[in-house]
Amino acid sequence: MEQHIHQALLEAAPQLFGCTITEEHIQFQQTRKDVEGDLTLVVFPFVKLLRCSPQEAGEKIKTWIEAHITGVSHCVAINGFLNIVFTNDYWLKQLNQIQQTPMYGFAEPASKPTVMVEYASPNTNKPLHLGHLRNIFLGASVAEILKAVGHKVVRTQVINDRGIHICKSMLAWEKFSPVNDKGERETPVNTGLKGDKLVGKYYVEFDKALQKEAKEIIANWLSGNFSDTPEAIKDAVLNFQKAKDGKDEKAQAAIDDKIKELAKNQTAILQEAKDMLVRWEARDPQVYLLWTTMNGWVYEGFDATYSQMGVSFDKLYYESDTFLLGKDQVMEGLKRGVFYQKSDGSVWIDLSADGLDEKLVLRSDGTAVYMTQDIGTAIDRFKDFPDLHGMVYTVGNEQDYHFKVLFLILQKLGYAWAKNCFHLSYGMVDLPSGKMKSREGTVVDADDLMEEVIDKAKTMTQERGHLEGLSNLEREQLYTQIGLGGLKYYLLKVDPKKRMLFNPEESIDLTGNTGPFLQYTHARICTLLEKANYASETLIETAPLQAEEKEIIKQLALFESTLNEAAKVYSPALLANYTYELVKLYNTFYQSVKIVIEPNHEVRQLRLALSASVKQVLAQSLNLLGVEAPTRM
RNA sequence: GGUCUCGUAGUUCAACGGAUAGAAUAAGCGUUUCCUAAACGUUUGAUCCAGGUUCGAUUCCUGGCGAGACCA
Repeated sequence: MEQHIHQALLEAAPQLFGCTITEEHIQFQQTRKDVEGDLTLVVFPFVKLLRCSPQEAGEKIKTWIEAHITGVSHCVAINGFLNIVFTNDYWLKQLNQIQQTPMYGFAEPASKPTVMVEYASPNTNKPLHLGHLRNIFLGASVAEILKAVGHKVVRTQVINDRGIHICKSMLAWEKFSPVNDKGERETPVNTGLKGDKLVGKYYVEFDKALQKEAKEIIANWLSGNFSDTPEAIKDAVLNFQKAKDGKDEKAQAAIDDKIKELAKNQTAILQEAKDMLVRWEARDPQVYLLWTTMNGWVYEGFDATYSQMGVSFDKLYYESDTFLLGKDQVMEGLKRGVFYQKSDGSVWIDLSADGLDEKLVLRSDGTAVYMTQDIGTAIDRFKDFPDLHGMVYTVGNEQDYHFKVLFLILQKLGYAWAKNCFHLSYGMVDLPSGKMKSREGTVVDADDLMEEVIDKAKTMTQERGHLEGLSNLEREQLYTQIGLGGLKYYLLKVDPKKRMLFNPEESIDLTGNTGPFLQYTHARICTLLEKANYASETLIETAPLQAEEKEIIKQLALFESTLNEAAKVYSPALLANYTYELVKLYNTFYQSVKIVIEPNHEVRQLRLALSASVKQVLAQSLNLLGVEAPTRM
């Protein structure tokens, strides 16, 4: 309808205004709730054109629309806005249409190009935490949304499975794991620990041992004992010590940190880890076996977590396979003059013309940096999937600069698809106590959190739910649906770009703007329709329509444009807010009228059709958010 | 030091440059002979500061103040 009026106005402009108008003149918006109208045309843009008051301009357009647009009942011009009211017939037709379209609002599957969505880039020595949950729920939801608007989607994750940090947990396990009476060190099987948790534990063990040794070294240094310390380090330490004189507390602490860094580098245990990395890179069989074994434990653990989260992937990338990629492309780009080489042999790109800095893409010793790897990986993916059109990287906003540079480099290397790469940047999740810090033990573990929300859902559901007739298994599933639904909705309803606060208390609330609130409404409609034995049939188009009923149809009609907008800006939050609005309207309606027990057949049929349509759209959008829609609760 | 992001009720979040800045929560009051009260209705409360652009600014620009991130 909006399109229709838009087009009609463009065509009629010469006759109506005496001149042609452009797209920009025609601005539609949703009518405010407290005034009459179904669609609002902003009149201000026409005022200059017509050289008259906003009120006069409004009246003029009003007369024209009322006379020429079918489906419009009448218009009201106030304060520079023209509120257009559609006929009841129009809205009933809309409802009929929604009801008869099974995947209403969705585009034809695979009608748009393939897009790869990357989310979750876990590190194999740290169990998943709250930050990962936001990342993964966000990426998974965006993937679903892109599918819904017609894209083919490849969901992927990159696993950070190599490097010095992996060697740390491997080494700590070899050194510190107790041996049981069967002569085995700790494994997930003999400890009952989840694989990722076990490995994470040894990563922490390594750090403890490192700190301890560093402390001893510093103590030696402070007492003037510099045996075993290289001269250069000794000088550096002494210089730092001198620099502390006369500085304030904060500056002194910063210097102490630098000394600590030096001490850590002198520890035997870190040296051992570095040696192990060298052996790993040389494919030492013993180290390789340990690496594959421990990574295997971690993957089992991650799989369990993903399964609980209800997410999956189509393709996995391992850094151990891709960390050597990109060097060739850099050398190639160097030949073509995209990059330049400094006298020490390192390779750089100068992006100052684009408002950015100079950026290192290959070290002087020929080793790769993250950027090198990401260049290579991106190119590699387009080789893996020849019909790939674009990529979405779901990565935290601390990498904003990195991705800006990456996309620019890919563009300069001549890859046309670079413009279809998007960094889905999301804000950090803070806790009421501040930032999550692993060192201070304030990290919220993903498994623990999910267990907690499911537990809470269980308690609450047992208290007030309608569980009769459900098997134990069905009940457990329901608790999971509610708990996780609440958690997902809580994390997704906020604009992804924004930093958000996670309050453990609120995430499992059941009232207000929450997942369970939406689920509850869905469940209630399900039983309602069941009781009514509802079968959809074409509605009579002249039935009376109450204000509450019309509001719901209006909101239903907005689903498609909301979905498209959510896909365009990669924001599940838009969909979440839309759905919440729909549910609120429906609940108001539900409380104020009779539905199943309505005696008038025509009215009853209309209200049931309305309920069925709300249920359908509600279930669809919950699904897009990764939230399940229980049929009772 | 340079670059980027963000500042909205007590709190957590909304608002293509548009009308009287919306919700939720917390607190009070009210609604079950009737379809699930995890619901509904109702009362109280906010745009960091100073300029500028505009018919109109929470939104855009400049300068402060405050929070965070990245780069050396």
